[in-house]
Formats: sequence, C-alpha cells, structure tokens
Amino acid sequence: MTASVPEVRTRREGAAAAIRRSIILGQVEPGQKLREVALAAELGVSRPTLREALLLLTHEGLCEQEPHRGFSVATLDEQAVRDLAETRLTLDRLAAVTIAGDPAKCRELAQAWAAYEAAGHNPDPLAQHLAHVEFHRAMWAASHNDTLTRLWPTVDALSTLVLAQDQVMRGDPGRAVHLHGRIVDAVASGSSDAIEAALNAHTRQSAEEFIASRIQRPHS
Amino acid sequence: MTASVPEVRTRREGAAAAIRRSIILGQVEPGQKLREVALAAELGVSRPTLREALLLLTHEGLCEQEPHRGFSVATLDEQAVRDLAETRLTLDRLAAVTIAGDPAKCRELAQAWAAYEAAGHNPDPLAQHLAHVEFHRAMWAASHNDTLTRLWPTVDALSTLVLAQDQVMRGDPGRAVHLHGRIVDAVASGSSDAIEAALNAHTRQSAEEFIASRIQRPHS
DNA sequence: CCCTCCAGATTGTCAAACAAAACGTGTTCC
DNA sequence: GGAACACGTTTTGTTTGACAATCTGGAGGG
Repeated sequence: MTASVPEVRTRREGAAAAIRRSIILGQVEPGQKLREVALAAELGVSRPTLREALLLLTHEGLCEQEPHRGFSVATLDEQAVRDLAETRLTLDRLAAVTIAGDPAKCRELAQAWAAYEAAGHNPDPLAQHLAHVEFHRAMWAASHNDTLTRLWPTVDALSTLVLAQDQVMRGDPGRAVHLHGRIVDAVASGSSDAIEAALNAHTRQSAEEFIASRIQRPHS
Repeated sequence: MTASVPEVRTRREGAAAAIRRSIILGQVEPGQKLREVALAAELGVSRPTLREALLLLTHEGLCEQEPHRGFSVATLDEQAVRDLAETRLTLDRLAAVTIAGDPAKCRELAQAWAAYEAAGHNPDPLAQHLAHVEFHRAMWAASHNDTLTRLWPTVDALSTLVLAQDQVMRGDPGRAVHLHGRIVDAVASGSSDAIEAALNAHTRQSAEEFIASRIQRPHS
C-alpha cells in the first residue's frame, strides 16, 4: 500500500498542514480566533498565502470564516457530533457494502487494516491520529466511489475536530484499533448485519461516549 | 420560506458566483482551462481575489486545480456519475428518513416543495437549475443534520456538473418537478419503501438515463 | 520517430499600500 | 443601571506590481 501522506507542493499546503497539526494536537482551542498577520509571521508566509491556506481548512471544515470577522477554529456542539455520527454511519455503510461485494476491494481494505494495526499503537498522539484517519480514508478509497473521495476531506475535518477533543478514544489506542478490526472482519464476512453492528459500535456508540465524557467535564 | 440566495458580501464570492453561473449555463466546457490573468481581467477583480474564488469552487468540486498547472472546469466520467447517484441516494435517504419522523421537518419540506412547484416550470434554464438545486438544499436543511449541511456544497457542485450537461432533464422541466413531487409524497407518507422508490426514480434512474443519452451523443 | 533545449506563458508567492468593516473604549442620555 | 453614540484602533479584504518557479509548446538535432 502506498502511504498516503499528502504531498506538500505549495507553501499554502505547508501552512495548512501546520495549522491542521496544531488543531489535532490541541494547541489551539475550538472557537479560537486565528489572526492573519500574526499567524502569517509565525508560519513565515505572506498574508495572501496564509489566507489561501485558511480558506482550504475552512472549506474542509476545520476552520470557520465570516467575512470581515476573520477565521477561527471550528466548533462542534453535541447535536453536530451526533449528526456526524449518523452521516458517517450511512456513508461508512455505503463504502463497506461496496467493498464487501468485491474481492479486490476486500484485499485493499485488508492492506489498510494491516497498516493501521502496525501503526495504531504508536504512543505519539499525532501518529495515532494520522493512522486512524488514514485507515478510514483508505476504506473509503477502497470503495472506489468518486463522490466519497470528494466528500472525504470534509468528513475527515469534522472527525478530526471530534478526535482532537476525544480523550476517551485517545487514552485507549488498543480499544480504537480493536473497534476498527471489527469493521474489517464484518466487511470480510459479507454480512450486512455484522457490518451494521460494527459500524454502530465504532461510530454511534463512540459519539455518545464522547458526548457523555464532555458532560462530566464541561469545558467552560 | 426565506429564499436562500447566497448573499454576496465579498468580491471573491461575486467572482465565484459568476464563474458558477457560466458553468451552469454551459458557457465553459468540462475540462476547459481557466486562465487566471484573462479571467481576472474579464471579471474585473485582482488575481489573488480570483484565486480565492477559484479555490472556493475547487473545494466544492466545480473546478479542479493542480499546483502549477492552474484551474479547469471539473469533469465527471460515467462511473463518477453513478457514484454520485449512489452516494446521493444514501444521503437523500438519511435526510428523508430524518424528516419523515418529525412533523415540523415535514412542514419545512412541504414549504420547500411549494416554492419549487411555483418556480420549477420557469423557461429560463438558470432559474430552473437554481430552483431544482434549492429544493434539494432545502430538503437537506429540513433534516437539520449539521454534517449534511456541510457536505451540501460538494454534492451541489457535483450535481450541478451533471445537470449542466443533462439535456434530458433540462428539456422536460415538468418531469423534473413531477419526480420531486413523488419524493415529497413519499416522505409525507412516512413509508421507507415509498421513500426508497421515489429516491431511486429520482436519482439512480435519472443518472442511467443521462449516461445513456451521452453514449448516444458522444461529446467528441 | 524520439529527445533535448529554450523562449515564452502561466502560476505561486511576496511586499506594500489602502479602503472597508469590525472592535473596544469612553461619554452622554434616559 | 442600560442603551446609544462617537471615535480611534485593529483587522480584514483587496489591489498593484514585482519576481521566482514551473510548465508548455515549438524548434532543432540525431
């Protein structure tokens, strides 16, 4: 499997990657303003280049922008987390069902799984995050659905926002890997019920646990 | 119902709207290069502003961009059209089922339908297109699913690319309105089977007819 | 035919400037 | 006390002009 590290070919992509990384690592908070002049100086790019990077992240969903009011790190409320879970469930199901019907696609998924299993226990939170996200991207890619490929950056960004805050999942990488193993087994079995159950455990239950953990520890 | 004409608050949004309009009306072809210097002059904006507009359209999916090679109007092959139909089916179903379970959401959909019925027979192709797209946007909005709202621009752009080429649908606005009426009736009935059948007729069958019409009249 | 080279075209980026909009603070009025 | 207004400051949105980097197309040679 080709490792799908996004190739940085422009300074705008590099700036976007740096900002994305700081969001993943929690170095900036949801809702935090991102000041163009200071951030451009900090990243060593010109302001128009930074704007292009921030617009990229905004179109994906990691940042939010209002005309004349600037950019900020995106926020997701409880209902938005549930909406993401429901929508992911339906799109993950489409991907999984498409893969289950095709042996070549199943092999691609198995390769993605092997890579995740190898990388998912890494103690570095950034590496864990990237391995997790890469597994899902590879699963969608294995379905060879053009539209899913196009929708992936948005779903990736929303998932990233949740995962960056999700201490439950982050504190137990073994559990995360196990949940994803169940998905792979279900797809390989070809059973719609098994796929549904595995995706449900992965997506809907994880979202509810995340929401519950935030209620116990309100942020502000 | 508030008419959801996107408010143009920045010159970048205005430039993007003008380019979007020329794509809808077929004034530019799929695959056609969009030259920054000429296009900026034509639209009366500076080049960085045009770039921001083009990046917006690229993130949505109406345009494609490769570093150092510039922007072009996006293209969709047959498989991509089918992938869009399948993905739309699954997301439309999610929206429809969410709406069917909630009377307030059903009322919102009925309002969207009334607006489309009033506007959908307009002989102006741009008005038809906008009415069609607005109905779908309003249907997703009626589901109040945050993630669907975020995914909408991409699905809108892909659907726009297909509709801009779809002479079958464009040549028969009455049929298009009828298909959408079936969706509304199915949602109001609350029957999953009826929803599935109506969405299938709308989405999968229309995609196959479109693909068939292109095979009969190859573009080049 | 294929390969190499190069001039021209185009894109990516930067710096500086300025207009427009928003923000924060202080003052006045009810 | 709260609301409205004025004003200075900060920030964003955009333009202009320049230049470096990359790509493209055509010419020439083997």
